[in-house]
Formats: sequence, C-alpha cells, structure tokens
Amino acid sequence: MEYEDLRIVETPSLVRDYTLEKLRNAISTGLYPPGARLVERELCEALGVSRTSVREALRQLQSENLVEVSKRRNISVAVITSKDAEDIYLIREMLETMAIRRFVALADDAEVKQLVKIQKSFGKTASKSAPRQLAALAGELYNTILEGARSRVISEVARPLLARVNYLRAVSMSEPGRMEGGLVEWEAMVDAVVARDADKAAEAMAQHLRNARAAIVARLEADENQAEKVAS
Amino acid sequence: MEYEDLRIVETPSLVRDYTLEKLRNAISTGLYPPGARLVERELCEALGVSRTSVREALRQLQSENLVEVSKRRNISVAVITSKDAEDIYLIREMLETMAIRRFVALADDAEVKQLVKIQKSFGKTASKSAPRQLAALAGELYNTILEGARSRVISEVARPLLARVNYLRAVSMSEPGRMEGGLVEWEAMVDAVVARDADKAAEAMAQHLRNARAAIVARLEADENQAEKVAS
DNA sequence: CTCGAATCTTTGTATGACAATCATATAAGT
DNA sequence: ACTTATATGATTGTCATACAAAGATTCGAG
Repeated sequence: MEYEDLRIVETPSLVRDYTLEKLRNAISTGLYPPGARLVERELCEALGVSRTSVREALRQLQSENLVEVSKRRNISVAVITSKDAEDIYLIREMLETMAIRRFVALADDAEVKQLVKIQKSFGKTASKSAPRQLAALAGELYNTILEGARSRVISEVARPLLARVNYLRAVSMSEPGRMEGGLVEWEAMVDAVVARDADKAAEAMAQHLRNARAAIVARLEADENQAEKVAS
Repeated sequence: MEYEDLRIVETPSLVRDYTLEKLRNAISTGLYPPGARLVERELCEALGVSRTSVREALRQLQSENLVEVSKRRNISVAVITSKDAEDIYLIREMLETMAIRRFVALADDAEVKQLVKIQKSFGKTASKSAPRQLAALAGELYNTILEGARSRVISEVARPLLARVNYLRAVSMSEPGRMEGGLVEWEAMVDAVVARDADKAAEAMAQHLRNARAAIVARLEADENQAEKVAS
C-alpha cells in the first residue's frame, strides 16, 4: 500500500506567516501605498494578531526591503525611486533571462503547457481590462517560470525583487497603452519556449523587461518632478 | 554658524541589531558551521539578550537565507549545496561586474585610492597567510566597491549573496594554492579601475568569480560525495 | 526487546510592563 | 503675542512570563 498520498505535507500555518502574507499583499495591491506609515498597534488591530507576530513579520518585510525605517524608527512602505526601479529592472533582466534559459532546458512538458495556458488566459482577460486579474496572472506566470527553472537561488533572489515592483507593475498595467506591449512580448516568449529556443525566449524576456523598465522609470520620473514642483 | 558637525547622526544601537550582527558573524566565521542547530534559549544565554530579540534577529537571518527551518520548525545554519554555490557565483558575476562598472564610472578619487590601499594590504597580509585578516580585507574590498557603485539596489541584492558564501570563502582561502590566484585577479582589477578601464575591470572581476566558483563548487562536490559514501 | 505512557524540549503566540524617544498640547512668563 | 517650559501622549524597543502544541526522550510494564 502507498502511504505517500496520505502524508500531511504542509505544516500547520503560522500566525506570523499569515501576517506576513497579508501585509505583503496589502503593499503590493496599494492598500498601503508607498510612503504609508505602518503603526504596530494599528496592524495588530487590523489583523487581529499580537504585537509579537506583527513585529516578526515586519522584520522580514524589512529584510525584503518592502518597508523602510526612518531615523525615528517609524516603519513605512518603501518608496521606490526611479533610480531604484531602473536598477531593479536591470537586475531582473539578468536574472530572468537566466531563469527562462533554465526553464527551456529543464522544465517538463506539464510546465510548458501551464505556461501556454496562462498565456492564453492573458489574451482573454486583457480585452476586459481587469487589472487585478492581469496582475494575478502575471504572478502565476513568473511563478511557473521560476519553478521550472529549478534553481532555489534564482528564485530567492528574483522573488523579492519582483515583490518590490509589484505595486508599480499594477499601476503601470492600469495605464492605457502599456499593456498590449507586454502581451506581445510574452506571447513571443511563450512561443519560443514551446519551440525550445532558449535564445529567442531570453531575448523576448529581455525585451519585455526593457520596455517595462522604460515605462516605469518614465512614470516615476514624472511623479518625482511633480512632487518637486509641489514642494517648491 | 554651522551646526551640521554637531548633529548626532547614528541612532543608538539596538539590541536586535547587535544580536543580528553577532549571529551573522558567528555563521560566517564558522563558529556555527553549516547545519548547526540554533536553539533560541541557548542563543539568549550566549548573547545575554531576551528571546524577543533573538527571534526577531532569526527572522531576518531567515529572510537572508543564512538559516533554514526544518519541518519541525527547528532552525539551523543553512547548508549550501554545490548547485546553490554555483548559482550564487553566477549571479554574483552578473551583479559584481555591474557594480565594478558603476564604480569606475561613479566612484571618486578617495574611493579609488581606498581600493588601492586595500589591495596593497592584501599583498602584505597574504605572505603571512592569516586567513582571518584576509577575510576581513576581502570584506572591506567588497564594501568599498559596493559603496562606490552608488546603487542601493545592487548593494541590497549583492550583500546577502556575499554573506551566504562568506564561510565558504574563508574555508577556501585557508586552502593552499587558491589564494594566490585570487590576488592576481584582484590586482588586475584594481589596476584597471585606476586606469578607469571599465571593460578590463569587469573582465578581471568576472575572471576572479569564475575561478572562485570552480574552486568552491569542486570542493563542495567532493564533500558531498564524501558524505554520500559515509551514509551508505 | 518492544510498546506506550509520562516527561522534557522547543517553538509559536499572547500579554503586560516599562524605558526611551519624539510629538503635541498646554501653561507660564515676559 | 511670542517664546519657553512643562506636561501629556504616542510609538517603538526590550524584557519577563505564561501557556499551548508538537516532537523527542525516557522509562516502566509486559
């Protein structure tokens, strides 16, 4: 008899993981936008957990650079400057072309099929312009790629970077015009993966990230100029 | 009158930062070697701090992947496999060539001079084969480079990776033969930086990391084969 | 020697307490 | 009215406890 299937695989969930998840989510959806202050007691109330758990979750968010501490020790959602965003996208370009090459080399057929499926849902969802759905799909896409690349290290480095620009991506996707570009490149990438053409897939991925970088950096620079004007 | 000089710039040190620092140090020096179990209560005693502080520090180490949690929730010093090490070095190669190019472009003369100084101390210290001193110097070298590269993001991504292989580097440096190779490449790199030749500097850095990768991966693979043999 | 109950260990979580720091409001003096 | 003191409040950092859950260990009964 086979017991493998019965074995309980997931450890009972931890309050601090729940807390972490909730906070990460709140940040990436913009519920807590960049710069928003996070007060421990308020988070405790909002989440119904103790200060202990909130604080441990905050320490992790701090290590992930999703929040930043002021010199008064107050914690707020990290503000990404245009320069930060540029560097994040440059690094992502290196990491994710690396990942997609590994995916082409190592992913099994089920994973490739999964990629195609996500890509198709994309086409369907895009016409309705439902930013939340699109963001979720994009997340799935990246997850699938990182999984299929079979590298713990790449995932560990890439995921926090992805998390840091999650909110920006969501904002950028809700802008008219930017979305279609992304779709075309993703389609090219998935096609290349299906054809097991690593170079082409990597190039499509790089192209996508270069375009995204340009769009987001431009957007942030505009915001920064605006803010500067207001300040004066 | 100028008040800038009087202003207190450093926030009073936090117990959790002290704890984090101590633990990171203990891991990178091998006082707590890979696989060693870390028991909260013991750490409290050893460090003279409360469980609260130890736990918050552990959460950060966890985010940095310096420790790992078993399914029983026990925490131990992360074990780096040969595959992990290979990926870490591949990513470092991308990040640090990027960093050294920025350094050449952006660092001021004082920083270049600092680099040269460190490089010279290296030559002096190497003859005496004092691994602790060498490790400290290498740390300074990387710090200087990352500082001079003027990119928060690059530093934030590169530093944890560096920390993860710190112990391995120390071990590898204490082996005979490996050290001199590193020194030659570093000398080439610093020379190129002084000459403000970004391509040459980047190539020297890449060369250094490729050599280090080969040495460390070989070493880990040997260890892993050994362990496998013992297990059988 | 094996099985199972009792006990010890370790982690997860909550709570309450208190100091230190900063921010804000209030009172006082000129 | 304006500035300075003073009190008051808010927030974070740290500690000490307490207790539940889950595992690991010990030890006695058979």
